[in-house]
Formats: sequence, C-alpha cells, structure tokens
Amino acid sequence: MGVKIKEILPFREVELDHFHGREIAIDAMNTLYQFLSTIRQYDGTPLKDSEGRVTSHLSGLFYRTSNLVEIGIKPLFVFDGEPPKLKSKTIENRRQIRAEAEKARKKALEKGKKEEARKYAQRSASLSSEMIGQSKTLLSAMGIPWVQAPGEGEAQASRIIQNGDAWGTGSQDFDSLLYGSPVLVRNLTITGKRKLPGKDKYKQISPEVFEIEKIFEKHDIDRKKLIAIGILVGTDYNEGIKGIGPNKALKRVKEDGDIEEIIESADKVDVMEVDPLEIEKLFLEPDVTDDYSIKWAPPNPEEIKRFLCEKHDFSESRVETGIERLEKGVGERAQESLEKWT
DNA sequence: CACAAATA
DNA sequence: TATTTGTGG
Repeated sequence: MGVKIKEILPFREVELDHFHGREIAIDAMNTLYQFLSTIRQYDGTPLKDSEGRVTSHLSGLFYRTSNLVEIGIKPLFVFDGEPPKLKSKTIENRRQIRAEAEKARKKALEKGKKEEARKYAQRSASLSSEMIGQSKTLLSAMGIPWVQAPGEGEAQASRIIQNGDAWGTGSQDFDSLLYGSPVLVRNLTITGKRKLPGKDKYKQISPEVFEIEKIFEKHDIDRKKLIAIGILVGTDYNEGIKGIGPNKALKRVKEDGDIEEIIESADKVDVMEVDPLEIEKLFLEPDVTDDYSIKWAPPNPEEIKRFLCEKHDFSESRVETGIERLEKGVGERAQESLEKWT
C-alpha cells in the first residue's frame, strides 16, 4: 500500500488537460490492480471473456489509456521486476489477507450477501503473471511504451523522471516521492467520480499534483528526512513504529534529522524490526536501470481488434472508438513536435 | 473504472 | 447539456 504520509503533503488539484503534452510514467502494477479490484459486477465477479479469463484489467487499461492519449497526454507504463528481499514480509502478509478475503467472499456469496461478497472480492484480487503479460501485449499494440523495471516499478519510474525522459510519475501511492521523483500525479482518471467508502454517495475526484520541492519547502526538510518520515510511519519494507503517524514523524525528523541521526538520538527507534539504514538505502539507491527506450507509436488497429475483440470478446464498436481516440492522440503529438520548431 | 443509452 | 443508470467481458 505504500507509505501513508498524505496528510502532511501539500498538493494541488488540477484538470486533466493540465497534463497536455506531458509524459507520465505510470506505475503499471498499481493501476492494473486498481482496475482488477474495482471493475466488477454487483456480486464481485470480474469481467471475463467466453473462456472464463478475467479481462477487467484489459478493459480499464484500454479505455483509460485511450482517453489520456486523446487529450494529448503521453503515458508510459512501468512494470515491477524483482522486489527487494526486505519486502518479503509485506508480500506474505498481503498474500494472507487475500487468501482470507477469498474465503470470506465465498461464504458471503453462499449466504446471498452480494454486496459483502463484492467487498471481499476486491480485497482478494491479485494480478497473475498472465495478466501482466496480456497488459504488455495490449500496450504494445496501442503504441504505448512500457518499461520493465529490474526492481520496484516506482523506483524505475522515478529514475525516468530524474533522467528527464518524462515529466512525472503516476500512482496512487507516494513511494515515488521517496525514490526521488520531482512530481507525482494521483487520480489520473477519466470520470472524476468515485464512490465514497461505505455510503452510496459520490464525490468529485480530480487529479492531484504533488511536487517534491513544495513538500521540502513547506516543512523545511530534504529527501533523506522525507524518507525518515516514511520509515517511522512504515513502508513496504518495514512496519513502522506504533503510535507514530505522519505528524509525529515529521516532528521527530525536524528535531533529530534523517534516519541515521534519529537512531543516534536513541529512544524508541530500537523497536524497529529491520535495520533502518538498509531501508533508507533501498530508497536512495534502488535497483534501477538506464537501459530503456521510450517511444510512442501509432496504434495497430488490427492487432488491437484481434487481441481484444477476437480473443477476449470485447465489443468491436467500443474498441473502434478507443482506437479513434488513440489515433487522435497521434495527431496531438505531431502538433506538439511541430510547435517546438516555431 | 469506463461506456453508452436513457432521462431530466 | 448534464447527470443517472445499467452493463461491459
């Protein structure tokens, strides 16, 4: 779930077309997981093709990306590689939560409690390697670049931004800020409406832009101190310290400094289950590569239709409008590169 | 979540 | 045109 530090991070809400002409390195796993868990029917059943293969992730990926491209955004997707060893505990925890949710889902369904079944279905959702492969195939047919990270996708995405090859990272999680991404975009969605947890109320959702410099400025901290805040409240690599949320962590960091200085100032931190300096290093020097290429291309309509319509039973007319949007985006990009020379 | 038809 | 509702695969 990433680091829970939202409440101390300044951000601004913008319109979707604020990102016109900008390249955004999207955390593929984060996005696909969201599609897989939310694109479901009332009882929690995901979308499936006639052979019973789940297609929720493909639906979300295709339609949303088409829309982003149409309005002139240049998305690229970054896929996770091997997680650091320190993440294994978190991975095992998540696996267990999913397994238990799956049991609860079946139970709720037997009792005819569809809404409850849906809740557990969302919680039990997990991406298979097949789904990831399908997503890469689809993106390639759409002319959308994707990058295979050696390690964490968010770390690789951040590296791409730091290299100047894209404008910002796209994810619901804040980890990329700790990995050094100067800009993070959340809620990069089309509809702008989301169901509030629990009630049947809907609230307007807008894209949010987080700028690392604004965060540093507001709290008078630096990247190492931001990482220290993360370590204190908990990351994918450690549980954090009980009773310390973002506000207390910020206070501590302002008093003591980065994680090394916090350790030296003793008290409390010794309850940490792993070496905090090791975690800091995972954020400061993550496993990333500069061996990637990012190129947007026109979509291949035949390939897209063969894959989505013939293989996975998508509606031909819907897919065609998606393709038209992608083609409109090609025009946007041509316009953009033309303007650079004027 | 996003699409598209129905409805206001 | 803007919002709601049922469906997509």
